[in-house]
Amino acid sequence: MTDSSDKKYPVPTIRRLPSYLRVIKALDFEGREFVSATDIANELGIDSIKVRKDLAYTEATGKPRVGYRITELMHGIRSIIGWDRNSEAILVGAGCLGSALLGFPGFSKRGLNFVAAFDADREKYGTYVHECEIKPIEELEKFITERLIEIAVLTVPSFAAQQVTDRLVNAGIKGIWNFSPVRLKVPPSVVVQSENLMSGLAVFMVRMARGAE
Amino acid sequence: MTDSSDKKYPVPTIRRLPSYLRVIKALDFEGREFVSATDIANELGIDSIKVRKDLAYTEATGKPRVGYRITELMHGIRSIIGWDRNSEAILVGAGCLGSALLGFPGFSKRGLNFVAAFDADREKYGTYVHECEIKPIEELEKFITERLIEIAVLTVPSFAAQQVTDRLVNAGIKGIWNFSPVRLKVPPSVVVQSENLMSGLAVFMVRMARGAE
DNA sequence: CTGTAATCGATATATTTTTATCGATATAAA
DNA sequence: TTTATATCGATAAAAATATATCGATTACAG
Ligand SMILES: NC(=O)c1ccc[n+]([C@@H]2O[C@H](COP(=O)([O-])OP(=O)(O)OC[C@H]3O[C@@H](n4cnc5c(N)ncnc54)[C@H](O)[C@@H]3O)[C@@H](O)[C@H]2O)c1
Ligand SMILES: NC(=O)c1ccc[n+]([C@@H]2O[C@H](COP(=O)([O-])OP(=O)(O)OC[C@H]3O[C@@H](n4cnc5c(N)ncnc54)[C@H](O)[C@@H]3O)[C@@H](O)[C@H]2O)c1
Repeated sequence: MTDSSDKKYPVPTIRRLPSYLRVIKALDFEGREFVSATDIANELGIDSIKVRKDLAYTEATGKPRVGYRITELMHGIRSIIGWDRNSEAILVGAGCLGSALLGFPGFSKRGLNFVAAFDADREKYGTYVHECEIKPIEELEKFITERLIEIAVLTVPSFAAQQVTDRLVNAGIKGIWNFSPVRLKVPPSVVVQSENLMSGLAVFMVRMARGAE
Repeated sequence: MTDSSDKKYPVPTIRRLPSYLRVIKALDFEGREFVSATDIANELGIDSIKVRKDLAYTEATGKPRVGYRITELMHGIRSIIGWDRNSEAILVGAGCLGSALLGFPGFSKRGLNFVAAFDADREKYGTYVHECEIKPIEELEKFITERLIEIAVLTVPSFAAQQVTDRLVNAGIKGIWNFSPVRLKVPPSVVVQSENLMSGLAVFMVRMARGAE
């Protein structure tokens, strides 16, 4: 129902927007008022035409010879990637990786706020990881339904991933950010975004092998 | 000088290979001897033609109606992405994320072995994170040159990333797996592979906004 | 005031990646 | 043995993405 919810943004563009935002935020901090696509491209080592095309998806409009007004551009980018809104999220699996994510301030800065974490390990119940309480997994459904949580971050071991997912979906979760290397089966209405670190490692190793010959 | 080092693999293909490997490893464990591109595609929910094209980059060759011999395919994939060889690596910045990576057994299983970690925090010197000793950052260069380390994983705060990178490059590091949201400046001979979690978050939020309208 | 250069925005081209088509082949059933 | 079918491997088409071109516009220098 909002102005821009039916637009379709290319995934590669979406993936680049956060780095543009980082660059122009730094310039804003320095007191700069305008930024050109060339400026951003140079800073990131990519093509300026690509940047300009990406920025065309925002509401921001640039002036020749000057560039885009930074405040306008920041707003435009944040609006597309949803970083101007706040969401409550829970994390399931407060182990090594889960704890790292809980402690990362970058998420709440971008509107993703962890309001609770859940784990199957009794010894963690009631403890806090970076100001987020670890609750028993038994309380998962109750918490989600009572607080109307829509987003879950999943950092449980692979063997537990699908089982936890089923419970999340059943309780009404609408989106799962999945860090386990498992293809989760969910109904079509539920969004699953999977991060697979091993893809990155694979690309890294191939590039190393090429570069080192 | 080896057989396959001058071949060029598409990055999207490389990124998919680890998930193929995971699927066929599971089948191998179940005692299966052959696997078809269709099997893998169904398991991952992607197109079988894409899988077959990807697999064509491996040395493995399939038989109509039967598929590929799993042992052959595993070897072929591992060979491309370098998971049949062992490398020693160091990690710099043993904080939240760094500690999670140090404790993740998936890396050594794929041939990436952390032999030491370095940090600027005195209190961590001499402690161990998952059997990996945290050493003073002052010893960085000495360790790299003496042990001929070529790979570094970078998990320091953003403000320290470039400075640490310069030291790594100076000491002879050939590849940096970078988890900080910073574009690292390195000589052309050094490979930098950057993981930007925020890209994933952005895509996730956009998809949520689309799906939830 | 005029010319120059940077940059936008739109359009066009090139490249990469995905998806489709099709003949060949191996297996299993008839 | 013959026939039906799943699958491979190669080639072709389509879609997505990246890069190039170009006129219009604006700031700035002369
Ligand atoms: N650690 C890393 O660097 C890393 C990197 C990439 C991917 N991953 C993936 O992230 C996931 C977690 O990795 P980790 O290293 O944090 O593992 P971990 O064992 O440290 O943490 C898993 C946590 O989940 C909890 N848990 C187990 N079963 C549960 C259940 N049914 N319900 C709720 N909680 C449960 C455990 O008690 C534990 O605290 C794994 O799937 C792993 O493959 C981890
Ligand atoms: N924690 C996450 O979930 C997460 C997610 C995405 C990206 N990142 C990025 O990963 C990096 C690390 O994040 P973190 O959460 O682990 O931070 P952290 O503060 O927990 O860890 C950073 C570590 O680096 C050490 N350090 C600082 N300066 C150093 C130097 N000059 N030399 C050596 N060591 C130094 C610190 O002592 C600390 O132990 C950051 O760039 C962050 O943006 C983290």
